[in-house]
Amino acid sequence: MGTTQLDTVPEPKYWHLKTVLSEALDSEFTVGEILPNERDLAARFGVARATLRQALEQLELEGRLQRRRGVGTTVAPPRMGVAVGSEQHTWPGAVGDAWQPADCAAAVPPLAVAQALETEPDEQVHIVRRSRTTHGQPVAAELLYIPAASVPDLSGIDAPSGAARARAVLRELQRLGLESQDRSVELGSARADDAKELDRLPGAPVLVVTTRFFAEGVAAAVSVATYRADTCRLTFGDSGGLEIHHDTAERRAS
Amino acid sequence: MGTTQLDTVPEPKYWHLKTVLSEALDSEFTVGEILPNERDLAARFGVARATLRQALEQLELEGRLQRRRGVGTTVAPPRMGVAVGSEQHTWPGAVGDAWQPADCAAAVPPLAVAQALETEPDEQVHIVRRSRTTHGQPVAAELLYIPAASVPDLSGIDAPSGAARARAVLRELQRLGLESQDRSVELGSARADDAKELDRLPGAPVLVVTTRFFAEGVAAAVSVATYRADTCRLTFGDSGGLEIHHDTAERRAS
DNA sequence: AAGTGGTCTAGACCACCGG
DNA sequence: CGGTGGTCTAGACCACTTC
Repeated sequence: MGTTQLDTVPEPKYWHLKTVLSEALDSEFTVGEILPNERDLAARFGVARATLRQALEQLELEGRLQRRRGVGTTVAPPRMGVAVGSEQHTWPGAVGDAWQPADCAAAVPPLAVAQALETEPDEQVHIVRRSRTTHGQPVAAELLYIPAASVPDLSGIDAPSGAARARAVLRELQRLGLESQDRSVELGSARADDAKELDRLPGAPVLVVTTRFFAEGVAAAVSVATYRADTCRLTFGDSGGLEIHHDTAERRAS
Repeated sequence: MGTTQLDTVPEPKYWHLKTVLSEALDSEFTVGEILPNERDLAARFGVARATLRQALEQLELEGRLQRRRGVGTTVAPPRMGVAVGSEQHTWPGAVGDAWQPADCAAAVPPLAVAQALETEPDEQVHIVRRSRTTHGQPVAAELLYIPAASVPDLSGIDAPSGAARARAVLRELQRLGLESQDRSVELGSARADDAKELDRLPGAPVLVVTTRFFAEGVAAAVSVATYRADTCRLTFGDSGGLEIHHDTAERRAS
């Protein structure tokens, strides 16, 4: 702490640019409107395109802009609240804004997942792929890891993979009666496959929500869900409300 | 989604670089070790420095690296789990890995906060600044907005601001008996003041945790806490465990 | 084909940290 | 002071979408 230098740090150009653009977005643009292209914008502000892009990147990270290759840059709507609380997660496939099973396969999970499940490092588990959409937009892709021991009664299911089997596994899992759960959230970057599903480029920022479900005291499943960080605000607890944006607005001193 | 083209997309250089570096970090480096400088690394891989930097940026975003101007790039330890569950949040200042009140002032909050608190847009509230450290590292900076109505009995406190007043306000708030809470998590970028407190550059990625506390059915306080996204994994619920990294490791097909 | 954003280059200078 | 990462430039080409 100590050195609270009130230095007149030359504010980086891209930082200043971001501020100017942010204010312009508030006052002169409407949601969905397309901005001038990067070359024009850079010229207008008298900076190199790379510098302009640095500002746009930040604004996109904050959910203010949306850029699509070959199309253009548009003003993004406010982030949508996505419920991650226990309610929405009481699977079955359910209705409304919920998860949609896409696929199922048997494979050896990543080491970290195996540890969380307390399975052998080389033990195969069921892996259910699910996706989640809100208001028609893809918001999350999930990998659900389920030890074979959790769903022993998979007879009568002939499909070795596919959505049908995914639903069957989920049905069995639900029958267990899941009790409690562990959850953590961290920043990550989209893998190639997730990126495709989220309609983003690989490396796009995502919020990785890792959940561990317990039944009868033992880990019954682990979910690794990656949410689009640019468009999503994860909400916990009961009400899905709370409309606060962490904007640049400063409090005025009294 | 329809066109699942198994295209042989020419993988971007920086993406491939990131993969190579990531594997090298796993096998040939230890936590805390310093990497060669960017110019050398770029030369070694035969790319421009900007390209190399793009890869490093991603790795830093994923918490694998830590870069500090004037010092160098070091291998980061695994992200630390930071409990955001209800337990740690039962203020008082408490002990151990908790919040430390730093300051208090009266000011008009941002509009969004005023709405969440259901106060008048131009009504002053108490703003308590707190910071949180874990293992000696600063991990979060918080602004706690408390309507005057929530803490009516602030007599006997002569300090108009400062840590002493902050503690007094917190003490009063705690006396209310907070019941429930709303919480949301989203990605943001550090404001200049937060960045200084978190020992990062402005614009650094942060996880913004917004919590609304209720007492007797009405909003009693709103907390906006910004956590370092590079070093923190937010944990919810009871146990603070769960050691899963959303790594690039792919599941092997059965 | 035209226009968009995404990647990449080879330089330059600046701000910061350490000895 | 020398070495580090951070910023910035002016170009080039590529991948994608749309018409």
